[in-house]
Amino acid sequence: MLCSAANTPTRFERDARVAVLLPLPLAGAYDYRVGADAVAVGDVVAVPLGRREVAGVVWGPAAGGVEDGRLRSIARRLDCPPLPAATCAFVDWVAAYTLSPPGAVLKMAISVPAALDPPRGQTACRPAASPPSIKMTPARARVLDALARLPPLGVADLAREAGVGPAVVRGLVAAAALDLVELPRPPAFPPPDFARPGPLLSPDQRRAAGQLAAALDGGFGVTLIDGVTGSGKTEVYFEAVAAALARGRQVLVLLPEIALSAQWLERFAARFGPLPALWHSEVSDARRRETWRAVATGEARVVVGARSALFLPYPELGLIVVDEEHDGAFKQEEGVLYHARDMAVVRGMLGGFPVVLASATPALETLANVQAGRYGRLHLPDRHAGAVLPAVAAVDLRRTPPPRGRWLAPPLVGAVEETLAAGEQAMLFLNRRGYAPLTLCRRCGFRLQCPHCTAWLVEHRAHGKLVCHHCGYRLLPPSICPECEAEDSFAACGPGVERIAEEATARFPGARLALMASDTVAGPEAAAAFVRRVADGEVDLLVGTQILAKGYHFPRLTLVGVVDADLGLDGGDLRAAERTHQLLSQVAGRAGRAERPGRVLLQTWEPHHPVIQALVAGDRDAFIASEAESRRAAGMPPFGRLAALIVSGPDPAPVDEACRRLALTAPRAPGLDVLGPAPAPLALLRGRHRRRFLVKAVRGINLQEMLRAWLAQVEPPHPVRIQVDVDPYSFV
DNA sequence: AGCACGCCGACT
DNA sequence: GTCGGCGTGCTC
Repeated sequence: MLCSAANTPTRFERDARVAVLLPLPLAGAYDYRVGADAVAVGDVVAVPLGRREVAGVVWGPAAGGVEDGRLRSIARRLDCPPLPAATCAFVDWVAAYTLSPPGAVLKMAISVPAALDPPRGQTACRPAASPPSIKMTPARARVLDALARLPPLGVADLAREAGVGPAVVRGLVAAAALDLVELPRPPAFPPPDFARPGPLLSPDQRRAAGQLAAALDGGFGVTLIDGVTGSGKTEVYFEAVAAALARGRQVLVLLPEIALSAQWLERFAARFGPLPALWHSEVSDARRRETWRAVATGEARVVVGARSALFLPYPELGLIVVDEEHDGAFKQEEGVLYHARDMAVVRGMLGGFPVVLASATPALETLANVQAGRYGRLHLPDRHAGAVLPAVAAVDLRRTPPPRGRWLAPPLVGAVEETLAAGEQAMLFLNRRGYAPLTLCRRCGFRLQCPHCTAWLVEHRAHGKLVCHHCGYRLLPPSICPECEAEDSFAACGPGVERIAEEATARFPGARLALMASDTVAGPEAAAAFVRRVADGEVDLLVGTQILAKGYHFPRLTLVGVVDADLGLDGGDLRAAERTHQLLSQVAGRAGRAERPGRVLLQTWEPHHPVIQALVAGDRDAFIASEAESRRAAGMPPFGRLAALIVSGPDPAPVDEACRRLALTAPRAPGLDVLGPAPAPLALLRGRHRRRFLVKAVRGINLQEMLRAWLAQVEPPHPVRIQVDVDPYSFV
């Protein structure tokens, strides 16, 4: 199923048999006969399928095995740039690695069907070359007069300019006094100006930028920019972006939660002038279509996007930057399960160009690759422009607990008061949306649970609803307990950010408070406005979830209080400690980014936990080393490989039956462990009962081949699904 | 993914 | 008696 293997033809004439990959979750490509249009590998074609017509991509010579009678002909070749060979190879690679149907991966690459047809250019009116004699009226004269002094305009625009109704213009067109011409579309993606002088870099930054730019000449290679928060990593990789652009290559920058990075875009515009092409879920359909095509034609030189931007059809891609490479948002958890950071490395390998990873808290996997010599590393140990890293201290909740029913301990309250009194900004961080994570009946102890998931309903006072954070189920708070029928007996248990905001409002009455969580800021504009208000000093006290941890620069913020530093440490997740360390480091990094030094207070019940100790000591490397050691001892990633099988269905019995059969046929080999089946951590999710197998393998075992052989033996009964997650990230 | 076919409940 | 619900299966 290779897109273009050596010695196989890549061009096919009429009546030849070719494989066409369709953007559907089918087992493989379908064979078709070449019609009137000759086609080449990578060409986008329309083919008949059943009683409809779908777009697909010519993938190579036909696999055979389909009798002539069933073979149908390609309807036509679409007027669309072909899918680049590297993109085709990438689709195959990702499909094989993730055990997904190749068509499901192709669907991500041709995700905008409308883009496969050429854009309809704007039609404009211009005076006829040989104007016929027509009945002249004052309105008609105004139109002709307007056109004499203006460039060709669309009907509506021309009518407005001439101060007449559109019917007048249409009448002139009908009378052949005006010609309709197709206007060439103005470039929607002006090229970034890479020749503009960049900002003044520190010696560290300059050295790192020079090394990155040099790496661009060496073909494929991966470099980690490992720099503390505020060290200016972005400016460093901007130099690599400029160098790649100067070489005539396209550049992709992957960001987590792109929609919320208005500050990043401002920095890009400051460095390069025009904005890059944006690719994320909030981009409108029309804009997606335009962008897909601009990438395919090479018009768009820089794309900034979320993980799905990896699959765009870049003909000249020459650099990928993965910023905040440690971020869990790079793992796609639905459909094709892939990790965008790892697949970016694969894309670089297939395209023969360098990949840059950047983070202040690199993933353990990435650091292990550096240690093994597979990745290079550029270190930025200091903050830019003389700013110093914040001082981190633990607040021991066992010794100085908050009063009953409150969540801010006296030391943190005092620190906030001092900060506000000094005219500086403070942030209270709690990674938990809503008002309270659990609601229970004071009389009988009944807990409000989601009917579709193994999860409590979270109270959101802002919307006056109880919400399931896994499936979105909503419930109006009941006034009568469904269990004991007590009236108004429900009590909120534990804090969410809304409750912290409530407490802070009462505690710091003079402070102008702002709450930020993914459900309180609706969309990118709201987020940008929020950030601007904070940066402009219109806010004294910020309260928010991890959305606040992401790369923002708030120069006046000098205190960060983490309300519950232990949150996320339990749960037995492989990455719990690593993730908590990363998140808290990132939040801590919001403090003291300008001339005033920052401080960070971590409220904890376990001040001696290695994660808390590492944060207080500022010793990331020691923490990573000990974390790596325990993973190595357990044979866990990155020292061993992991795959999860999630078996799910609406009824538990058939799910268990499928699990029994999987257990019976489970592969046995040295260096291979199959654990399970066990109820998945969310045993019920969106109305599906879930069981999980974990496959642990030493490096060197062909995990995919083994999984394929195993799954080939078990055909689950219909509503039951087996989902394979190679390199699972989250264990929920 | 669509779009059929197919087999059971409420209606003109 | 039909209209239509969505379970199941196929599409080169």
